[in-house]
Amino acid sequence: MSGTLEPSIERIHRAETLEDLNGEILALREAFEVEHLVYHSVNSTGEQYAALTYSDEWVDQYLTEDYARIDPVVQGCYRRFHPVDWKNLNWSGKAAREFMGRAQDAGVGNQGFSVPIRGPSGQFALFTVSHQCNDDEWAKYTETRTRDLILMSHFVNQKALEIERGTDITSLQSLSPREKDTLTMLAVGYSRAQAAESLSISEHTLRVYIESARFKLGAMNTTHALARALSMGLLVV
Amino acid sequence: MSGTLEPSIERIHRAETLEDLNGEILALREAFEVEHLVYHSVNSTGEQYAALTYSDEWVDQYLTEDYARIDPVVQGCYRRFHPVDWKNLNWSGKAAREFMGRAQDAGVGNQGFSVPIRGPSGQFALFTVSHQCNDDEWAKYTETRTRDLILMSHFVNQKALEIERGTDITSLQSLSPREKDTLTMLAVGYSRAQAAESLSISEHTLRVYIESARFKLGAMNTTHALARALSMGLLVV
DNA sequence: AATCAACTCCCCATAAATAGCGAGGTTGCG
DNA sequence: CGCAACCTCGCTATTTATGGGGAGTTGATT
Repeated sequence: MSGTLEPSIERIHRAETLEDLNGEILALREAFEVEHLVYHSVNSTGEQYAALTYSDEWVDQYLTEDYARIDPVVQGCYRRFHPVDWKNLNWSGKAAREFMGRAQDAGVGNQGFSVPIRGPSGQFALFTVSHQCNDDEWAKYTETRTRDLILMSHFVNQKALEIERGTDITSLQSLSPREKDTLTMLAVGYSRAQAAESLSISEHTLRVYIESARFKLGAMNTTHALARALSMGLLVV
Repeated sequence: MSGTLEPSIERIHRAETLEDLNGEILALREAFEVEHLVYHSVNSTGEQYAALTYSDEWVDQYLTEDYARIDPVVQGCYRRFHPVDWKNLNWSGKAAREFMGRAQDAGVGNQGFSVPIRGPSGQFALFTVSHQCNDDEWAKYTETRTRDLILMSHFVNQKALEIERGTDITSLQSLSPREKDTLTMLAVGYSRAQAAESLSISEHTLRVYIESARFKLGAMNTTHALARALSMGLLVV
């Protein structure tokens, strides 16, 4: 089955600019035999990139109304690892149902399947296919295509990241071990005094770490620094 | 090619406990025809789970010496999205080369290939195969097996997450819209006064939200609350 | 109709974090 | 050997956050 994807994967691999990639992603609609296809990425600094086949009106409406806040696809995928059929999301709640109604009016298919993907430094993306058909057809489709969709989402995201930063490797300044220790202590709720005691250093020294971390992260205060470190995934490992 | 993986994927899918999963992961060594295989996961609260075929001595040494801090595989994969051949990592630096020497002594293969995987709430895992062979053989191996490894890493991680939290869906108490707004403002670095102005409410009201969020999250202070909200994935997009 | 959860506003006293000075020792890399 | 980055410690003044009270309005759900 994945044999039919080979040409698409190859072409995506050869893309050099976001425009190239955009075109290749839109072309995937035929490879996957669906009406709509969306790739949407957000990184920890809030930068977004999207390639999608929905109408401009729907995209505008989505953005201006800030639908991401109520869209069960976004909300659900953000907490999931495995791809999900839209039917299995939580559509209870008035806002969600109304949103779905508007999406239908805008031509979004009644069926959908979304693959969450996560990259370094808190990057998060969704790779979605949507279609108009009955439940049985869609169940059959997702069953046979899930692995292809997982792999494709991987390669698309890989290429998007590569283009975005020019290379595969992030050259981010990282935090020193002690800075990480310090932020980790604060992340578990310790006050400065407790954290310092826990690390067996003076509170003043701890403060120096907080400040250097804050400086490195471009943060305005401790809370901000911790938020940035966490969303950039700097405190693990 | 992925046909040969079908039975393994099925068995992993049926695993119900970490012990089951552990056994299935170790059995993957045959499916992938490698000497060593490692799955290692860390979540944002620091909990770890690992299934690996290395010797106990090497694992002990790795942990007690805190080798994760210098291991180029860990450090490199942490910043990458795409799987990586160990040869393409940064082995300059005395500590890294010494580490590799000890790994060789401990029976770790001279070749290795690692797939980084990320899940919700800052979870990070590595799926690694390692082997003893020459560069040409290994190059051929990785070329034909990369996609299988990506897919397998996905399914293993999916199952590990599912077992860890009992289900696929996080049933967490959520924050109210205003509580989310408030924490989001603080996450971007605003002080209370700034956040309140930005949300067009009084600073006192904002404080009420911070406190109710803190209560809901079981946090000891604002920084802690934000850390918990972020690592629980509550401040979505 | 009642109830509950969320949203909004206010005061006061205390605890904690931030900003601004400065200073010395260690480690690793070129 | 020198530079850079890291780790460690101290003092003072000011700003900001926290803890503990209380109170009225919506809106949705039961």
